[in-house]
Amino acid sequence: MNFRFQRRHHLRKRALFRKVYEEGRFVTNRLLAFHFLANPEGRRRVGFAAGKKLGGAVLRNRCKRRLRECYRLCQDRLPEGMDCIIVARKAMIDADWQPLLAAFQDLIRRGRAMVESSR
RNA sequence: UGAGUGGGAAAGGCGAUCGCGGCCGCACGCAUGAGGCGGUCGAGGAAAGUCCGGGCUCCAUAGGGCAGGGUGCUGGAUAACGUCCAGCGAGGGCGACCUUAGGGCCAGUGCCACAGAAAUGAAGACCGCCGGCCUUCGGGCCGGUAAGGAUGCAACGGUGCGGUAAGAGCGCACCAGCGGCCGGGUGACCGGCCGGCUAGGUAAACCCCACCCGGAGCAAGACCGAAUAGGGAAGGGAUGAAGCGGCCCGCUGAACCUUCCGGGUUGCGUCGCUAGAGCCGUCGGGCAACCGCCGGCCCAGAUAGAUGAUCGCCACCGCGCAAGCGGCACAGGACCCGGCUUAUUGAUCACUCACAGC
RNA sequence: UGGGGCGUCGCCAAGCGGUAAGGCUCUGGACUCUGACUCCAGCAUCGGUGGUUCGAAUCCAUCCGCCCCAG
Repeated sequence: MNFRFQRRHHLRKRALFRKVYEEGRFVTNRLLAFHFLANPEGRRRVGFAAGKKLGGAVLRNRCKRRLRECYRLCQDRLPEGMDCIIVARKAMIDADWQPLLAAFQDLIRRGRAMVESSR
């Protein structure tokens, strides 16, 4: 199994982020929000967001690192050919690792279901 | 033991598995992005706030004047500073020690509300005090007086003695202030003597004086690639466009510039980008800040932005008989340095005061 | 990251060294049979903390919060 997460799979342009937020669909729970939109090239790109509401740079970077780790460990379960954005919500700052991972997998499952039912 | 003052450091450690960024090497591959293996390096004392000062880049090689802004006891340190060091003066504390934008209101101007007789001019008499005159015995008028009362943040030196009708630097002693001389110190200033006999406060009010400051900022600036068509109208231009962001001068100096209408593109691009007022150590100079010689070291360069997750052991703190459980601050480079300020953890050293014991 | 601006009552705001205007809202009262209108009254640690001054919303320093501009 491949646990790597390379730069070319990142979603990086501000315009792309906006496109996913405005045109894509999303699911949420208490810790996270998961936005997604079909990629025209059929590739998968992932972005992570942690707004200023969460706190200073240390906290925001830490949230993004933990989200990247979540994605790294279960990237094969995500729907293929989608641009995805994982947004950290305020409750995530105090969340432990196991509940965070569970919340992440929960969102993926629900997102997948939405994608498959719409096909 | 308790309370307190000041200083210099540190910022948990080791290991395992998966994973991330830069650089170097190797082999593979080459249509292109990339990928594989090994090595090595990989956030802070404040990286923060952006409050100052520089370097660097472009505009003149950064020039002159005005305007504007900053600093403000003295001497030194420094690339420079509003920083630092050593002092002076003035406040505060029993003390260790702390605080201090601290030049000039006899260059000029302004302000000092209310209260008060009067708020700066050698002006001014509300109550009182003293003298004279008058008196209807209640007091009235004239003059002297800033010692007392009253007002105020502040009232024309303060305290004491003498003096006087009552008083007053009117006289004397000490103190404060002013001026002069002498001595010490590089200087701020300190000490002593003499003199006249007294001149409000406010410059973080305008201002004056001394010194300093050209403007922008790495989204500076340079280059490559992709895209398209560089189109139309008006105005200005060697009688000087533009650089130049407040004005004038000066300099450079060209065929462009400004406004409106219409059209079009923008990359996992490259350089700047990290070897520096650099770090560590010995010695020397200096009270110190700091400087110098020699030797050694290379210590982040990302670009949605690299350090995480899980686990084990040992530190430290709290709870508990114990097994164990919980905790372990503030906080993340973005061109780089020197400061300041703010946030914050647990220790440590020196010193001071109080109480008790020897 | 760099540059610039603003904080005065619940809301909009004036004041820029000497007692914090005004409007809307709210509360109480008057008028009315009851409401509305009208009239009267009430409602402020001037973002926080220090400093300068006799005296600070105002001047100075520092911190906090919010907004705007440049990819």
